[in-house]
Amino acid sequence: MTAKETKAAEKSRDAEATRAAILSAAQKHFAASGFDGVGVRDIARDAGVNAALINRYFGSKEQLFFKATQSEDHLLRLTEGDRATFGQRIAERLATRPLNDDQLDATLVMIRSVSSDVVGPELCRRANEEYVGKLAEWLGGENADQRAALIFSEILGFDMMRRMIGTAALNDEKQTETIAYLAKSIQAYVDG
Amino acid sequence: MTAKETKAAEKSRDAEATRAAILSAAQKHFAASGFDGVGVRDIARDAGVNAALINRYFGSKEQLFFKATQSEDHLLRLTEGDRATFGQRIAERLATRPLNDDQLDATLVMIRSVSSDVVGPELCRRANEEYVGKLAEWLGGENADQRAALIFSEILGFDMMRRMIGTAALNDEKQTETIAYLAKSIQAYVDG
DNA sequence: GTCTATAGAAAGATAGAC
DNA sequence: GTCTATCTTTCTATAGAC
Repeated sequence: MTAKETKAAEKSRDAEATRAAILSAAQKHFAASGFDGVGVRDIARDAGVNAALINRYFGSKEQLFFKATQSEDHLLRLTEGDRATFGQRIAERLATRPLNDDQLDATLVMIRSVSSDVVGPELCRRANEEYVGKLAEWLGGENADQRAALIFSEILGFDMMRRMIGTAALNDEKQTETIAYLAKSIQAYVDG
Repeated sequence: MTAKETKAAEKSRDAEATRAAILSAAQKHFAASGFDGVGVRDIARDAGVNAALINRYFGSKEQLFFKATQSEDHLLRLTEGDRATFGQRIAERLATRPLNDDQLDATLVMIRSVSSDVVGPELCRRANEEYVGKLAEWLGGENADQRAALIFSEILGFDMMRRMIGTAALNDEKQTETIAYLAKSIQAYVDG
């Protein structure tokens, strides 16, 4: 880890490091608490910078949110592999994600901020256009839009049960069985 | 509709009617905006009563929340019918629920308030013990806890996509096909 | 580039008049 | 039984000193 990546680079008057520290802390807190559940003071404290700098660098809490949550690490990456094992790959990924939600995570961000009056509408637009739409395109065939929507339903629902509600059955020693069930269910939507 | 059920009974100094009006407005607002997303002033205004009466009658916003969200209208009622068509019944129910979320609804309440520091933990306990646990008991067989958790995943995920994210594919003319897909998927978990 | 100080709004809760 | 008035805290955002 370079010096620029530590907290706010030890108050070194490095604008780049300050921006990065704020973004990193924002990703963590927005994923963990949602847009309305965290204050700019919390983010600033965690980044080791002054709260006023958030508005100085990003304009507003809302603009920070959208900067912090635009990720390229999509689950859609998994569509690049073999079609016949898509269900298995995504189920493995979902069931083995770290429970500790202290990093950027599109699923957690979505679930925890979708109810916000401020950022909810844009998050919904993003989910429908950039996720469901693209998955439907990849799926093809009959009722592709419905099947894509149902696949995302399973993804969101599973993540919510496992990481937010903390259902024990999804985090015990029967992980292999759980993955098998989920994989089969998702693969059924892929196959049409 | 009796006089007692109108707003706050026209300021008629009827404690029973006032309580009922607050509870009704609270159910609507907590389902629509979540615990943190609504203020006691909003609820009081909608109930046609003074905001101070909420604490007078219920002690606190938190206590009002739990009074307002303890419902007996469980989805688990659907376990009373034929086991072989459980998936179909629940899929029909989920896909045809009113989009307008202005009434008590355990699913919306859960999704919208699970992230709250105040009521989230109790909601999670309730979900795991009163919902997943009981469904697992009804399911029986191998990996019943896992299968029950996965069924609730589908329920929560579907409701979130359809009513909160507003995915068009789940609300268009292809409702019959959507129900068929979802029913098959849930039934697979029931059958084990 | 970073800080203090503060404006301005909104929240939950309560005391006490009527 | 219901109301007004207010205490206290917390929030985003900004002006201006350093």
